[in-house]
Amino acid sequence: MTTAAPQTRIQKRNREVILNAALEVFSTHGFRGATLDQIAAAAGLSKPNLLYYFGSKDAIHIALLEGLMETWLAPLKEIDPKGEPVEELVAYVLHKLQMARDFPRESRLFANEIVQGAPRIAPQIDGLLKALVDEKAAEIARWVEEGRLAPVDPHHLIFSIWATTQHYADFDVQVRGILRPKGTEHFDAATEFLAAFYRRALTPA
Amino acid sequence: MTTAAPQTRIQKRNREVILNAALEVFSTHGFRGATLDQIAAAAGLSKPNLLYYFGSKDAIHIALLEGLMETWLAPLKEIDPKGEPVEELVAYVLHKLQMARDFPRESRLFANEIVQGAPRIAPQIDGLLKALVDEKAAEIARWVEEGRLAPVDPHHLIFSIWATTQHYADFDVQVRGILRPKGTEHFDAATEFLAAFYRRALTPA
DNA sequence: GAAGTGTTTGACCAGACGGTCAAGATCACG
DNA sequence: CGTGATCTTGACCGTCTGGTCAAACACTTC
Repeated sequence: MTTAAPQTRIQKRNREVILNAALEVFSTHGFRGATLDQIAAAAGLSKPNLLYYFGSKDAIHIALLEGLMETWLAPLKEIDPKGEPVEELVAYVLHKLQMARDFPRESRLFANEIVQGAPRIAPQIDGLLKALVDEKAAEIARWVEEGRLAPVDPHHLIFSIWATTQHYADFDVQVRGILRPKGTEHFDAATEFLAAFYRRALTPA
Repeated sequence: MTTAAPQTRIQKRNREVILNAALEVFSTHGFRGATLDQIAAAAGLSKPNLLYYFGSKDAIHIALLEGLMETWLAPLKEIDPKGEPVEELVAYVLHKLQMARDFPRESRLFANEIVQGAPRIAPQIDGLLKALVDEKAAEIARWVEEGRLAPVDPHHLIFSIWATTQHYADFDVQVRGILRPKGTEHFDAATEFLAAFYRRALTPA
């Protein structure tokens, strides 16, 4: 799959610079909308130099997605089946919301890819992602059976959490167009809203 | 703005055919990813013929977005400030979910546009959309004041409804990769989940 | 400081893409 | 059925874009 880790310090530095520039460009224009010239300019390198480090436009995109997938799913793994159900889930919601605020580019990169049918990461979704989600869904189902959580479909619960939190990154312009915040203050209101909302909906009767 | 309505029956038919084909192509590839050749092929017309009806690729895209915006927002207008708060909102959620199932292309078209910064419809968001949302948010706020709805931030409530419902259209491949439904059965579970979820979260204590 | 490896780039290419144009086909209507 | 307006298309154009290549440059090691 991925080629062996970069060896020289120059390689390491430039690969990082390129991936960062590519994240910026891909996330705002989509794969097809991004050009190598844009990425090269953002990275401060020449186009042929880009292609010296990554063989093709595709290779950059794939490297980005693969490198980010794990980071992106990490919070889900941290849900502790031994913890208090409602608080574990609310904490997960808030963690995801924080990521939407702090890493909107990463969120939009995935959004772009998935909206267009995930042509490049479908395998990862059907494999790694499905396995992890199914596992966590089973843990949540157990909580429901034990009566420690309001009765909910675990899969759809997870989808709703992804949707409500990533919305603030993916649909940022729309949210901003409506709320007109100066900076990221609206994330405070979102935090409060989502915490209260999920706590109400998940606390067993 | 838009040129006068089509006159001849051929014009009417072909404009419709083109917009339908363009919806298909733009929604799956994004603006930049779509080509006039693809749209022409999908419409069963030659490329120059496309450009006879719509002067440019941009014109097709804009015509689509403008034509769809109203349909897309219609359900929000139907929330009746004189109705029963919780049921009005739950009905809105289910209506939006139904649209995600029946018109996923329209949803993805907007998603594509907004994720990439809404370069072509920012004005509409800042104008028409903001006005309507603010109006409806005020009505919801009134319900909260009257104690007929659990205390929630109306704007963020609306965002959450958009997010949770459109998720099933925009992130369709991801949902399908995880749930592996044969057709659209999973929308039944989603309906049940969202109805119960919003009812629990919105019913005043 | 020579030699070999790793890095950078200007010039270039082939294909794709949005758009034009002039000529031909078809339609509406008196 | 003739004639003007509407509709359709093959051929073509300029630009953009992903990618190549050979030559130049830099860095490390002995």
